[in-house]
Amino acid sequence: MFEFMRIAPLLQAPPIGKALEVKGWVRTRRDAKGDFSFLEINDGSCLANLQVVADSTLFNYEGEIKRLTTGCAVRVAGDLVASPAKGQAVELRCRELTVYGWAPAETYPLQKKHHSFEFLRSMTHLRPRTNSLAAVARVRSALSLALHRFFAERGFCYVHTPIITTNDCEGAGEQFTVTALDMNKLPSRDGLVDFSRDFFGRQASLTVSGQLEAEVYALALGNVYTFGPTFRAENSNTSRHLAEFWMVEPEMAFCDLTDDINLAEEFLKYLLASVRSECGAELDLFCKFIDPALHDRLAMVLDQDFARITYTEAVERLRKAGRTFDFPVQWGADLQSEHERYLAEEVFKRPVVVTDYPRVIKPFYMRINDDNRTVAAMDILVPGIGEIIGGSQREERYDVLLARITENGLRQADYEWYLDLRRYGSAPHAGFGMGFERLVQFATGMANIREVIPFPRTPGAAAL
RNA sequence: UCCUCGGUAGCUCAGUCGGUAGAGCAGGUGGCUGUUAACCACCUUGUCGCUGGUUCGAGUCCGGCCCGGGGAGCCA
Repeated sequence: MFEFMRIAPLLQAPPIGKALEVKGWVRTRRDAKGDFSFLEINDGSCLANLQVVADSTLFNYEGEIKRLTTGCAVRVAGDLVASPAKGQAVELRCRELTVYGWAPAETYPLQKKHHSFEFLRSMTHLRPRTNSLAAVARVRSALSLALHRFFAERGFCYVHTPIITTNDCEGAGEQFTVTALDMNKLPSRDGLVDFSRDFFGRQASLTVSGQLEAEVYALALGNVYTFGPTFRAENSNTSRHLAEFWMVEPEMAFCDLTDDINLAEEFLKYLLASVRSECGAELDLFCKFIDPALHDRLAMVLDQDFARITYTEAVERLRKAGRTFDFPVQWGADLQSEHERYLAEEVFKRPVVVTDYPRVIKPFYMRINDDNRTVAAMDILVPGIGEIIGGSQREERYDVLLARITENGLRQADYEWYLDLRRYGSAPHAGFGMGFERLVQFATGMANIREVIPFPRTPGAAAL
């Protein structure tokens, strides 16, 4: 007799006059005169609550309804009517209310008030019940779906690269070791742990990037992308780093650096435009309470072309900046955060693509340019976040790649499979990587990356 | 890892010159109102992060430690 509806579609096209049923959590209760009460119900389908009017003729009005507090789970059935008062277009006139679960106000930590994100972080299991964290979750989901749509529309194949990898990444970032050995009785040989007796017969770790494996599939399927968790064991304590985060990595065969940059720019614009059209209420919330400049920053990305300069030009720009930086600017040194911010926020005031970095500061797989001292690399810097995308054209020439592996002190034996890709049917190819949480940060204005992933893992913290 | 700021009621915070802790919200009681983070009155709530020291007396000053925020570095 009552038709169940989620609140999002209910509010979008209110079926006034219908007998409806909603299920959700009480956000607030306001009593009027002792005759009736207003309840605000949120079911997570959208930011907005549904106002319920429950009066004293209900059999459980005194016994249950007047005891409802923030957080209680309920089912409400009644008639949807136009609201006579300001503040909401419709309201549900309650005929039945069932309590699924109480949330005693004396102990339930969430109140009908502002809480600091730091406080909410101490309860990762309850924080998605707040407006802001639920809004972040919806934006994150919308961005994920938009990302798949973007690549699907362009004929990309979604490839699941491994989480556990045996890529030997000497000289690279710290990795988490994956082992099934008894940590209290480690087998050893020559004073070192003998990983030949471990599960995989060799040392394995959690992936720090799916790129090298993505290249395998790009050189078979043409255009591919990966999207999955990535792990770094660095002792990084910042608002932009996580030990476990999600990375998007497209990889395209028959593609050069310019194609790569064009795709990256199109990609960012597509994703942010999707959020703007699908999550308007959430963005308004962020703009109001989190970051007043949010709408302007999104427009800044969406409404203009990205600036494009070479690393060498960037260094000149910084030298002529007429200001001193904490870190000196010199050709051959990597750009510091302060340099990147200056370029994006003050010089161009929009996203900037910096290309052709010195080969000495970039990894072995990036393609050497004709000048022999730079590589076909690109970083996209956005105001507020800094580097959001890093990519390159990959070295497709066997001899050059082999020389770079050697010059970086890597063992050729570990990269024979990677060299095979150049030995047989090699082709120009390029790709980029984007830290997904950085994008969610940019799209929501959230200052700390720990608020844009459901269960953040950082040094010393892995709750749940 | 370094620099810096902080830790006071369930939450957000104030606490002056060292003199024995209090405001809003939350919670409780009563009142009022088609209410909108409702409102009004009254009531309850403290290991002042831990530890040692200075002092007649420490939330306040000094040392050590723990935890957190921000910034930087690290960062396939």
